[in-house]
Parts: sequence; structure tokens; C-alpha cells
Amino acid sequence: MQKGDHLFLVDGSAYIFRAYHALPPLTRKSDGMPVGAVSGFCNMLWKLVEESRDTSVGVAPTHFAVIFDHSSTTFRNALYDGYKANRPAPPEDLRPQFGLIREAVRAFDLPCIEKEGFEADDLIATYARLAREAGGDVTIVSSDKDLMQLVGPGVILYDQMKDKRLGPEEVREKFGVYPEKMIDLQALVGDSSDNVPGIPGIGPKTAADLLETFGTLEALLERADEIKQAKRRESILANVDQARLSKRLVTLDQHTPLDVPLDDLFIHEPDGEKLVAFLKAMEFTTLTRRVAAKLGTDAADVAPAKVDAKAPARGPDLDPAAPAGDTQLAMSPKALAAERLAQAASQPVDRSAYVTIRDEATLERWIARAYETGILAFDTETTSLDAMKADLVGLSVAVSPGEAAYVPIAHVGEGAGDLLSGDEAKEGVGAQIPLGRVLDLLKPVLTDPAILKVGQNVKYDYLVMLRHGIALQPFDDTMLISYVLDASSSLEGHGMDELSERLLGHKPISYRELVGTGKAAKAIAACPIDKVTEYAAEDADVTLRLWRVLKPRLAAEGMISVYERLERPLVPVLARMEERGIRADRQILSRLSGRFALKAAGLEADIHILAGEPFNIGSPKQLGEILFGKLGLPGGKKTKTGQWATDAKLLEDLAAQGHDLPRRIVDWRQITKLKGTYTDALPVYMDEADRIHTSYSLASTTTGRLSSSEPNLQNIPVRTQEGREIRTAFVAAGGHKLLSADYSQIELRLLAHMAEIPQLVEAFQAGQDIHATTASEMFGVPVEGMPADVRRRAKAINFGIVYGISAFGLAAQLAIPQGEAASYIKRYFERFPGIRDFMDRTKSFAKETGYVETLFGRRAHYPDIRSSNPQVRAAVERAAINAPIQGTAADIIRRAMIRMEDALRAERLSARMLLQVHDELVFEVPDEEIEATIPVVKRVMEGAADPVVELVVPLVVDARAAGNWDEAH
DNA sequence: TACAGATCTTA
DNA sequence: GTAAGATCTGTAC
Repeated sequence: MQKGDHLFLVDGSAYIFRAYHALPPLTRKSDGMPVGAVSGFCNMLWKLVEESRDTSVGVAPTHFAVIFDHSSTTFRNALYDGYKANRPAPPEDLRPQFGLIREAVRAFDLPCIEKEGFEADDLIATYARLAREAGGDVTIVSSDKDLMQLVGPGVILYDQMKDKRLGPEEVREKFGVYPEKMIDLQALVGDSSDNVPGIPGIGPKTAADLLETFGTLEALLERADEIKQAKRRESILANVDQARLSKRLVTLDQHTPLDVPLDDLFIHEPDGEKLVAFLKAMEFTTLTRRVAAKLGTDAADVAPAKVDAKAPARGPDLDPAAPAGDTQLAMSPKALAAERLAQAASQPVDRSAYVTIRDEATLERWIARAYETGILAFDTETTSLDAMKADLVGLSVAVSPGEAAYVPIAHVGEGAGDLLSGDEAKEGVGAQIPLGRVLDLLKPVLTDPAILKVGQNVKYDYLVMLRHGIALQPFDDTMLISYVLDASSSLEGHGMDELSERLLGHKPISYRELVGTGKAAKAIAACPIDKVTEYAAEDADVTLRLWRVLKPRLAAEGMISVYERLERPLVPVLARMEERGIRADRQILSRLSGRFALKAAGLEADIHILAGEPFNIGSPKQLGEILFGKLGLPGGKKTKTGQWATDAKLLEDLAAQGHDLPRRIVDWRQITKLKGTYTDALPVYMDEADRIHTSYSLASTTTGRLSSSEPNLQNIPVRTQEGREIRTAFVAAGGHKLLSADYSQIELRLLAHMAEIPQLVEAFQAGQDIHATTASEMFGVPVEGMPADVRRRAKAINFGIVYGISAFGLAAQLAIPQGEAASYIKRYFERFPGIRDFMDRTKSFAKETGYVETLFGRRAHYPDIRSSNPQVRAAVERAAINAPIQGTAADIIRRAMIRMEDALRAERLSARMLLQVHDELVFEVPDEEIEATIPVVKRVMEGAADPVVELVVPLVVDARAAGNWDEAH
């Protein structure tokens, strides 16, 4: 190397993590191997190589290397055994990619440098020194602040993602000191991600101030008694040794022994064939094409390389898969999760430390802090629990445990500022930053790929921010993490207050406590800002603390892929569905309401005459007294609370015996139900554009299904004629149709697959009527000309199996004696012995582990399966048998939903997904696109299990379009 | 005002 | 027999 030469040093390990976190997960089509980080890495590297080949830019490298951390202990661990001790293990689906990425660097024909016992940063420091001494220039491709100490004459940092070059001036702008003082600054501030202690209470601003005054760290430590601020002085005096230790930890070693001499890093033209072969093996079609074109290689002529992902898969630092006894410092994910839990309980929440942010400069400082910690817990305070109606009242943020603040935006009344005297408002005592400014300042952080946003029930905040034009990204959701880890029938839910009490041992201020209860309740915007600060900042603080406890458990318990592939990506999809809403027809609903009212009134009059007195028909208590007390009808049963039972089944039986009154009561109940729950209630939910926006919950079922509320659009009537008419009120917008696509018999198909029942699998493969086939197997009746009743019985049994059948339940369903039902079940098990095996297998797995699993790895926990109460145990066993089937179906439609929008976009279709009803998706489609849309929707839904699970039965989707939901369904 | 129970709607 | 949510009543506070 000589003067005029230029060395590029790529911080490979940092690159990997950035590529991984900045990009959506991606799997190789052919085998589902995670390759998202590899793809991001290759794209970035190619861009860099391509730019550098363009000599017109004038910064073309003559030398080039990619440098990685090597998983092992470094000299820093000898200095301080806590060094990097709280670094989380890399995510599970990233680990196999470490080896692939090293392969990628070799495919690019670039030197891939790593050395046992040294961090990438030390190697970079050493190469940079050598290059500079030889008279060359250096560009370090990284944005890590640890490398800023190397910046100086001839050495700059290049942040490729932000396309920013950092020289001494930029470093000073960012940290308030020139690069020569970065080491001293880092020693004072410390680094929570590397567990460098620093001096408590000293942040980057204070550190820069101190260095400005005292010149160097040593001078500061010697003359610390001159510091005026008592707290600061005491903290520094108490931690002199810790600061010196920190300095040694953050100082990069510029004299590491090198295996590859500097001159060997000389750049040469990449081997097109080798690179294309690798990219083909990874199945990166776009990049393969681009690279082949640029390097003049014909991609069609190149065979994919044989890439062994396993061989060099030892990750960089902190590989939890490392063998025990290895000197590595890394904590296993399990140990980390345990430590975080212990830590959480011992760090008390201090509400008095929370800050109210009332001016832009302060907000900017908090944002800068988020860039330092890389994480921002975030919560919105609004005027409504309904995200579609909610206006922002304020925002809270947290950047580290205990370090949280509240930004009031639209508070009114006392203490809000507008009632204060002008002077006070100017002084900032009661000021609020205008909404527009808050959003302008926050948008870059909220969408910055390098800053992880953490929320609790993110879909809510996502929707609120989406309505202000901000698409939160990337994010983690503590509610969803908890749900993935602890979905259970017996545990409570995943709400923040519950999680906080359970995991942190801390009871946050409840919303009720803040605003008051009942009539006395205030709008949050009218609450005193200091009180709201305590409440809101605490929410952000608690969310961040929960995240620190919960996130490592994902790795420890092997649940990362469920969270990252089935939960998190669904949040934006559902947010958009909720935002769109579905159109309803006011006229149809009000006409139906009128008709139902008339009919109910007629029935009510008849009922009162038949009963001999007026009474409240809607009161089961009064009704029971009339039927079984006054009129003395037979068959009176008591519910568990001692009331007369008056359920529909029982009234139907009485009606069948020729009693008029019960029949009319059943009819009255149906009509009033339809009116009260649907035709009267739905119009209240309609917005100005006549659209209804339901809210989906991702975390309220044990099995992985979604639920819908306010209003529940997953239980709109369909079975009776009068009920179906309500569906005709759900309509498409002008020029559009509603397209309904539903999985046919998905749960039975999954049962056939999971229990491996040859007859059922074959029947599904041949596209036969599954209930008729079952009946034929069981009763020996040919399918041709089978009586409807025989098929009906088989159908009930099939459903029963999925529900974890009992003779009692089947008997009730078919209205046959329990003994007869038992003999059906016995015969079913004889004909399909695999079913009994499957059920036994599932039960014993659940007893052993306490949970059951779907084909995609989702878990449902059933601790009560070990109950000593046989009734309880039997009920839990049925649930445990049903959960893998229902849950796998839920996983499959989730996968379809996550892929659907991209698939439609790729075909340039404008269909919009509106509703999910467990096995059905409803879209709104422009009239002229219907024919083109149907096959795309079917393809995505039918292929949704691929490539992770290869089903032996086909999934079949029926799709139909019409002007309203009734005709489409 | 808040909550539990009964009933009924869906997949 | 599985999984949900809404409405209404009646009661406890």
C-alpha cells in the first residue's frame, strides 16, 4: 500500500445485525431456510462493490476487507468479566445465517477477516493504523460509535444505510467532542449494550461538557473536586476506578497480530461465475440478475453453488450454541432470560424521575438518547379506546429502564398552558409542543430501521400513527411476545398491568385511577399534566422493562419464529383491514329492525296471553317461574345456580311435545337477538362513509385464532333465513364486489394429515365428500344414494372428533342415547385407529410438557391437564386435542393474510382485504378485477402452509364474488 | 356502577 | 365435545 491508495474496511458483524433487523424476514423458497440477513448483506455489499468500481466517484478503494467478530473471549474479559455480559443471544433464525454470510464474502472474492480472541473493531483499528502509516486513506464502513475514535486525518466512517460520511466535524456534531476525545467520552458515558459501566448519571452531553472544561479524562478525574454540581462530583469521585476501567475497555487495540497482511487486501475484479453461483443457490433472483448483467455473466449457464450452511455456522460473539466449558462469555438465552427476570424485580419503578417534555429542544435530546440506546418504548395517550376514532392527547417514550418521559400535546384546561398567563406559557411552564411539530420530530425515529420501537398492543398505536401518516417500523410488541410464550387457558391475559404485576412485581397506575370512575371520570386531556406524566411515562417505562424480560425468553424457549412469522407481521395487515372497514347499508338494517320489531311485538302479545299475565320474557328467571312454576310444564331442570334452565334446546323439546308457549318464546328470542345484537347495534358503529371498523385481537385466544369485537363481525348470522338477511346489509362500495374465499373443511383435512388416516387422506386427495366417505366406512353404506341422515350422523362425529369427542356431547348433538353415541365412537376408532393414537399421543405429550403444539410451533399451555379432578382433566384433555388442529388452521390463514397484500400487489391488483372469519377472508374488489383476483387469492390461501409444512392433503378454497356478503358467501 | 350468569351468534 | 363476543338481567356494592 502506498500514498493515494484507499482501504475500505467493512464492519461485517454490525452489518449482519443491521441487515437482519432492518429487513422483513425472508426464507429460501425451496426449503424455508431463513436468508433475510444474507440477502440484505449481499445487497449492501454489492452496492458497495458496485459504487466502488465506479471510479468517477473518486473514492474507489484499492484495498478492501470485510471483518467479523469471532466468538470467543477477548482481552477485555480479563479486565472485566461483565464485559458484554448482557448482550442478548442472536435470534434463532439469524444464527444459521452467520456461516452463509461468510460464504457470501468469499463468493464476492473479498477477504473475510476474523481472529480468535479479537473483536472486529480491534482488527479494523489495526488495519486502519497500518494503512495510514503507509500513506493511504481509510473508509470504515460502519456507524458504530465505538469506531469513531479512529476518525482523523485520512480516516472516515461511512454509514451506508444513511449514506452519510463522518469525519471529525461530524463526530463533534454528534457527540460534542472531536474523535481524539471519543475514548474519554465513552469511558465517562459507558455503554449499556456492551455493559461498559462508565459513570452513573453522566450522559453524552455532560461528558462532552466536562471534557470541554477539563480537557481529558485524567485531568477530570484528578480535579473532580472542583466540580460545582454536588451530585455529579460525588458520582465521579466514587467511580474513578470504574471510569479508568471503562477507558481500557473502550480503547481499541491498534496492534493486534494479523494473519492477513495489509497488502493482501488488494482488490481485484470479482469472479462473476462464482458470485452468481452463490446468489443462485440462495435464490436471490433479482440480485442474481443484476449482478450477472453487470459482470457480464450469463446466469442461465451457471449452476447454483453447493453451500453448506452448517459447517461454519459458529456465530460471532455470544453464540448460545457453543459447547459448555468453552471460555466464551456468552450467556445462554435461558440464563439471560432468568437474569433479566431477577433484575426486573430488583429495579424499583421511580415515578418521580419521569420528565414532562414541553419544548422541542428537550424532545430532540430524548430522540438523540434513543439513537444511543437503539430502542424506544412508545405509547400513545388518546381520546378514545377505539383507535379509529382516537385523537392524540400525548405520547410517552422510554429509552432505558427508568428513563421515561411524557410529551403532552392536546391537554386542555387547568395546567395545560393555555389558561396560564402568557409569561408562564412562554417560560415553558405550561407549554405544549404543537402536534405537527411533535410528529415531524418523531417521524424519523419511529421509522428508522436502526431504532427498535417497543410497544404494548402495538396495533393500537400503529393505527393511531398510521392515521397521521407514520408507519411504525421496526417494532416489537410485548403483548404479542407474552402471548406467544404463555398462551394458556388458565393464565390471565397479556394486558400490561397484569404482565407488570406478574413479571416485574410492580402495579402501575391504572387508567381508572388516573381519570376517575363512572360519572366522575374525566377525559385524559383534562387531567393534570403532572399526573398524566406519571401515568403515561410509567406505561412506556414498564413496556420497556417487560420487553427486557420477555424478549430473551423467545430465544430461550424456541419461539422466535412463531413471533416473527405469525404474530408481528400480522399487526400492520390487521391495522390496514381495520382502517378500511366494510361498508354497510343503513336502509337494509333499519328495514330489518322495523320488521323484527313488529314480529317481536306480535309474539310478545301472544306469549303474555298464553302465560296469563305480562312479564319480562327476556328474564330467564321470570320465564322459568311462568313455565315451570305457574304453568307446571314438565322437564324443568335447574342450572348450577339453582335457576330454572330455559335454554333453546329445552324449549324446543317442550314445543315438540305440542306446547305453544315455548315455541313462541324461542321465536321471540331469535328475533329480539337479531334486532338487539345486529340490526339495531350495527348502524351505531358505521362511520360517515357508512363503513364499520371492527377491532381484531391477536392475543385473546388460546389456540391462535383471532377474535373480533366492537362490533364482532365474526358471528354475523348465517344459519337461518332471517339471520342471513343481515348479511345482505354488508355490501361492496360502488363499482366493487365483495369476494369471499373460505377454506373447505380445513380442520378435518388437518386432522387427516396430523393423525395420518389413510382413508381420509385418500378421500381428500380424490376430492370426495368426506362425511359420506366417513359414513360409508363406519356403517358400510355405499356413498351412492346414501340417506341424508346417515351422512348427518357421520358429519356430527367428524366434528366431534375435532372437538375431542365425548359420548355425552355426541349424544346431545345427535339427540340419541349416550350408549348409542358411545358405540358410534367405538366403531369410529376401530375403523380409524390412527385417530385414537393421535388423541392419546396428544394427551400424553400435553401431560408431559404442559402444552401442545401446532404444526408451525405455536404452543398452547394447559397446566390443568394434571388436575386431580377427573371432570376438569377431561375438559382440558378435549381442549388440548382440539388446540393443535384449530391452531394449525389459524396459523395457516395467518400466513395467507401476511402474504396476501404482496401477492396482490405483484399482480397489480387493487383488491383490499377487509375481514377474517377464522376460515374465510373477505375482500373488496373492483368489478373489472374480479376474475383476475380470484386465482391469486386462491393460490395464496391454498399454498399458505408451504414451504414450512408439506401437507399430504390438499387445501381447497372456495371463492365467490357478489354485491353483498350473503350472496358472496 | 360493576360484574357474573344465561343465552345465542359464529367457525 | 373446541374456540370466541354481545346483550340482557339481576344482584352486589
